[in-house]
Amino acid sequence: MAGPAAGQGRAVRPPASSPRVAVDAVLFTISDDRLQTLLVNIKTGPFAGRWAFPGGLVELGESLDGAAYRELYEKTGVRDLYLEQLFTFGDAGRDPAWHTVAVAYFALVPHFERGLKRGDKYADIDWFPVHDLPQLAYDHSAIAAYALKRLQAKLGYTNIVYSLLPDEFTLREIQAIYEVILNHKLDRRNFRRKILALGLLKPLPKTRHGAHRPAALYTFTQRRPMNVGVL
Amino acid sequence: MAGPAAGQGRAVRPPASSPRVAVDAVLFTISDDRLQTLLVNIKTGPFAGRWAFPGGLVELGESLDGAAYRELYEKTGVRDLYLEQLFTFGDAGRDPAWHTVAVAYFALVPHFERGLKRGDKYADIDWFPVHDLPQLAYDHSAIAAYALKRLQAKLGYTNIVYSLLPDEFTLREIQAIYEVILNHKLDRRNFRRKILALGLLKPLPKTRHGAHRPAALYTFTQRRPMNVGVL
DNA sequence: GCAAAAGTGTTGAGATTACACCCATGC
DNA sequence: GCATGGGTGTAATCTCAACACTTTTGC
Repeated sequence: MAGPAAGQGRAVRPPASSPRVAVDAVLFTISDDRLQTLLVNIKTGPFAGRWAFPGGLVELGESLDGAAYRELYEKTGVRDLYLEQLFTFGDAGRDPAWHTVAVAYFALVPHFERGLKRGDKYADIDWFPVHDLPQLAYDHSAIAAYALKRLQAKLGYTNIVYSLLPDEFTLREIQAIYEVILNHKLDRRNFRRKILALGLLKPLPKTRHGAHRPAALYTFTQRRPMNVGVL
Repeated sequence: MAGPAAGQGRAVRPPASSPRVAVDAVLFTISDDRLQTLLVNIKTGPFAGRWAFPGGLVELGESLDGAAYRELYEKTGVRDLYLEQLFTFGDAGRDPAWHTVAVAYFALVPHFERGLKRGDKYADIDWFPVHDLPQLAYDHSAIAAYALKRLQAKLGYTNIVYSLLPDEFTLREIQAIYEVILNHKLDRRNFRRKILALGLLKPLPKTRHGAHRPAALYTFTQRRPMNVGVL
């Protein structure tokens, strides 16, 4: 990490003649039938005790994407995630300690159990349901709103759902993700037709058994971002 | 990567421990039936003589939008333009002088004659057709491509054309803008029906006279960004 | 056998596309 | 009066949403 105060509370830094640069990442996952995001609890500074998205200063020579990856890897240990630059927030007042331009990212991972490391930078780290977030530090509420909006929009014209799903899944499970994120019900039959028509799913010769008729399992033929008309 | 190399090129700034922040603005206009962008000619440093989008470092305490406005106002004298944050480019190598994170903007103005000020920062300033740009400095070719893509997409689902048009215009003139930017012909009659169905245009009791039958003049009822299904 | 979820098909409304035709003006 | 672009209408096609029915399992 660069400097003594990298990240935590965005504390004091020797005066410079220009704003500094940080990345903040909104990591989404689906868990417990809800859309959740990863938050860290700030240890020191004006926002001590408040929750915020994980982030930190960009080091000299480091790419923005690289910095976002690094931050998330340090916290979660996850390397394989969908990561996309969201928006850059740069108002002078957003960080009381020093004018900090934050390049916000949004990221997606399939749900995983445990593995969160709070490090010594933060007091705590945990998942929170998007529709029931605590009061956030900095302007992170605005970032949260923006990230959710982007996620909802991208579900409609890309195949990024794949990054929220395990290798094998049923059609019902994809649909559940759409419904949770978009926050409204979809017609089972129309959804099925649409998603299959894209040709991105391969049926597996297996089924998932539950309380009733077993459902066919599918897998993605390609796990890379593509623009397709889903909705 | 983090290290020396402060002195050379346009770096007029003492070594710091982190990247610096700049804004670059891609200003589009329609002129001579072509989509054009404003470029400045760089005076000194490793890219001396090359063309680039106008931009500059963000001052401490200044907002990003504010910095972009300021840059464009200094060059063009225009205050009323459509301005939107595009993407942030931050690879370490993009500026050989010092790691510089550039927040790129894209902006739209109706065509205006003259008023460009090169200031003493640049050797020259001029409009260039987007489909015939010179070799650009930094990673500005990537920025140009990204900006064009965004502009083309936004034409389809927003009303931002208004920012490229004067107060009064004919339907043919709007259509011409769409055709030039999207780079393909549209059906005159279908376009007409679609654009009128949006209810954003008000017919004026005037006509524009040319070589043939005069065309009705229209004006926008509202000149602010909105999401609407144009195409 | 029955409840519940999986899987398949159909139909009507509305949007989109591809046109043909008349109208008004300058020359 | 005629060439040229402006203005209006319409039929065929496609897409999308709403819905009914059959199938397969666990209990």
